[in-house]
Amino acid sequence: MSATQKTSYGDVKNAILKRIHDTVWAPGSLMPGEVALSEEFGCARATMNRALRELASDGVIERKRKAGTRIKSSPTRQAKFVIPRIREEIEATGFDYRYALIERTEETPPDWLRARMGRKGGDDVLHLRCMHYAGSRAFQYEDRWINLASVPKARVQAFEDINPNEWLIREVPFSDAEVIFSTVNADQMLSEMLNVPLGAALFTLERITWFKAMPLTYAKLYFHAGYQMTTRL
Amino acid sequence: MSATQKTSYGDVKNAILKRIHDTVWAPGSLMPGEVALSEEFGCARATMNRALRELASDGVIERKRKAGTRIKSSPTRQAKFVIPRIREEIEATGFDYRYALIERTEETPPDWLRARMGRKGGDDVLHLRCMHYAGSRAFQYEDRWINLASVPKARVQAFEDINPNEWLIREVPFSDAEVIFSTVNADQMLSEMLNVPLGAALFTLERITWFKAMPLTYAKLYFHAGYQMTTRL
DNA sequence: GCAATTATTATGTGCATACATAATCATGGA
DNA sequence: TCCATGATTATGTATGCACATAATAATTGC
Repeated sequence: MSATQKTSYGDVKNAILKRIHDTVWAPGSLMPGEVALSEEFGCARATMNRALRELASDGVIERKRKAGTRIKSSPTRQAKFVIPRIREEIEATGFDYRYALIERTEETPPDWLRARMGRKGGDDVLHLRCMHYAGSRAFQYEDRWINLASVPKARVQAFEDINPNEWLIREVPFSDAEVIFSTVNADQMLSEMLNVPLGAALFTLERITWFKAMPLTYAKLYFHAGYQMTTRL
Repeated sequence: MSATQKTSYGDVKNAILKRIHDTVWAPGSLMPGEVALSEEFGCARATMNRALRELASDGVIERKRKAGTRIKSSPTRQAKFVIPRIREEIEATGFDYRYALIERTEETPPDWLRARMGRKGGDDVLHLRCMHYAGSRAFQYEDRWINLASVPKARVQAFEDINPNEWLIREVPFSDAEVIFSTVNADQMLSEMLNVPLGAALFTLERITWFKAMPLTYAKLYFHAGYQMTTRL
């Protein structure tokens, strides 16, 4: 049997990417229409349409009715970061993942937390402090608050054998989440927990999760010194 | 005229998202096949296919031939960060953007840079040090190296009135880029440049850019203290 | 000459059909 | 019992056709 019977939308995508790459079509310039291209490549317009549609959603080209399709001059600088679950992230490096609960208390939420979670009421929250280790090395310190009004099941969960994130993912569906990356200098507690010098620059990730406008949980994660996030565009 | 004549793939997507949201189909469970769904929703299989295909690429569901389509139990936590150009980022906050070149030298690349850019040759590089201000406040310090072998035009560019990034975007097409986020404690130079205490935790962004395996430029950006990146999933 | 209207055109979407492909399931023989 | 083989089936892709929609170009009326 012959290798490729028909021109697939994937082939078309690659061919077009190559042309852009080779500046056969200059950035910002208009490229031929769907009909012309489908004739040239020997495929149906639907096939060409799919190829171009995907290229557009990849941010490589820009399409407008009647106006036509043009090569993007400055591609959308959109970095996609995968935020892996910590167990997978650690085990992927070959280390054993270990989790330890440090403290578990029920509290009335402090003002800053109420502000962060956008909630008026004085609902009780479950406050968890925990550590995540990669082998014998401290990897991450986690400060976690869970809204007991929206996640009552958490009240009877010890969180000694399962980390809050894994438990929440399994038990509670969420609809929206906000993620904030920032940095902080290690204070006394963090420096002891993460075994880093006092004042070391640490990566932090805050995450607030809702289900239909109902705040579920707020987490602030402090990574070990030297942690970095990488991505390609 | 009636509002919606036919069920569009967008309507189907929303309806299905709602079902997942309302846990009509539990996470991890199998949902009906394309044919059944298209009958239920009153559309062609092609339409249903497109809806499901897009939901899959959004990371909401997982599809496998013969095995069927199932709701992802742990949705791909993919955060998309837009990396805006600094001028736009600053002007969006209402401040004036100001750029200043500190130093411009031609050098032979240090070893670490050669390693980073994955290049053997002893090609000369243009080394630029510059500052970006938001109004009167220091916003970002930039350490930039440009490979003169691949970007010879940079040799005759003063970079006094235009910042390296804007110039490069306009003049040089690129194919790939790698982005690394990390943190660093402010040293003497950074503390003076960014007007922050010595040792302050700073956000840094490194970026390496290629055109067809040919390294173009390496940049390390140091943000002012308190800088943070936010996104929603 | 200028503004409002109409024609044209490129992309956007929907549909029915056909065949391809990858997993799974059922079957039969050693 | 177990493994190889083929049947089954859900998704994947290609195609031709029709009509919708938005934006531009051409035309008309004043």
